[in-house]
Amino acid sequence: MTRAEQKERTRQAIINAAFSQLSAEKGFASLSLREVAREAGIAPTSFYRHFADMDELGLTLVDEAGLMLRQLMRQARLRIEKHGSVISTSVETFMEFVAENSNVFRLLLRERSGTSAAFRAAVAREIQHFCAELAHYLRKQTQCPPELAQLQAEAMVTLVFHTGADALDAPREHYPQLTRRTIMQLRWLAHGAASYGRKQPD
Amino acid sequence: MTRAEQKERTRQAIINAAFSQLSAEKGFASLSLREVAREAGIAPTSFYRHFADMDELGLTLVDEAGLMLRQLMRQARLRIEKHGSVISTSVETFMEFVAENSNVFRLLLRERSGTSAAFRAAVAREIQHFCAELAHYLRKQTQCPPELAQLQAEAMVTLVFHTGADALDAPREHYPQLTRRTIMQLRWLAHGAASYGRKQPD
DNA sequence: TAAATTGGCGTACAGTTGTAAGCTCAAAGT
DNA sequence: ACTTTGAGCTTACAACTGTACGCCAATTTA
Repeated sequence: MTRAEQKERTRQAIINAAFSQLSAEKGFASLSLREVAREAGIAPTSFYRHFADMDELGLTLVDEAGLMLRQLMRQARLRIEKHGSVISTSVETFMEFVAENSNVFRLLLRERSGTSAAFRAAVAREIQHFCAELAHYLRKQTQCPPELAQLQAEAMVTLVFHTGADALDAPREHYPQLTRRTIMQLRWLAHGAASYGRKQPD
Repeated sequence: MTRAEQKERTRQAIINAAFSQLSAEKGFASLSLREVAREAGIAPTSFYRHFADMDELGLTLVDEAGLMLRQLMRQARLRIEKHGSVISTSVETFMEFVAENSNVFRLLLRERSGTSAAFRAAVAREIQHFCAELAHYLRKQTQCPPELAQLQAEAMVTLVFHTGADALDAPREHYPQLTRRTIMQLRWLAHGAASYGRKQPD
């Protein structure tokens, strides 16, 4: 099995090379097959032994990023069970993720509105997990109808993601304020949705 | 003045060419100077008589887009004064804008999280106008402290923009639903902010 | 009217890109 | 032990990129 092992190793080398070349100034679209191959330590044409396309690589990266997001969710769930407060714990956990994996988050952020419909769809799917998970919590906590919880979760995730985007361009010392502001926004949302739901359960 | 007139004319030709080449599949980053020049009907090297850089062109496009946004705001203001409901009128007006100027909106959307810090800053500035304007209305209507109105306005604009992004990938017949859902989210936000502001005017 | 300015053009060059064709050679399969 | 497979390489090519340089011709200025 040394054969398949080696293959997997260089495949990872390609993926890592791609991730490492992403930055604030360089998006996936401006990566070149040759550069990636160079950093991965293989000949340009060898790239094709692993991916048919740069696009295929890109989708792999998005998948990988989605995986990390789901790990993040698991971590948040644990923290919530211990610490209690859903909103603030979630936001804080998310901000840590952005701080420590800015390249990964940037990828998601950019490809969400990028030029490839397939990429956009892939990112949307990953984010959908987030929303569903959050909606689950909300329904458990507020006992509101599922559709309402879903809509509320989407709004919350939108706000949190947007704050993450801001964070990418902000110095680290602004993070606490960004976090506080976002928590406030989410509380408004929760509060408003709860009382609206009570008044008109339409 | 026929001289400066001609110059302005081809300058506009370049700008129009650039806008027309933007699409769902092609972002500004993947425009080439040569292609733009070709469509504008000039030689590649003549491009430099008008812009030092593709970046300079890009910033011009963002400015132009910002201008259209501000016209949109003016239109929304008029409609609100006539029709009353701030939230639904604003969202509806915005959705019309997205539908009729999708390329322009896409530009803003993409460059907001694009690879150029200057572009990101330019887009952020344009959106800031939006928020300030909305905050003004909110303060007038709810008489809450300025900082609170600002935060609320930012949340609202974030949600509306995000819906606009969704609209770009959705068939036209989904627009009414997108609009309805967004209005709901904004009402929650307004409601929650109002009652939170009453309880703890911190 | 003469001189200066300048928008636009053509040519040219060096660099980079994706990828096709064919080779090597070690591992895997028989 | 022999054959097949396949990851990786080298070479090669055609397409395209941005832009430097110098010329032209028409408008503007003096």
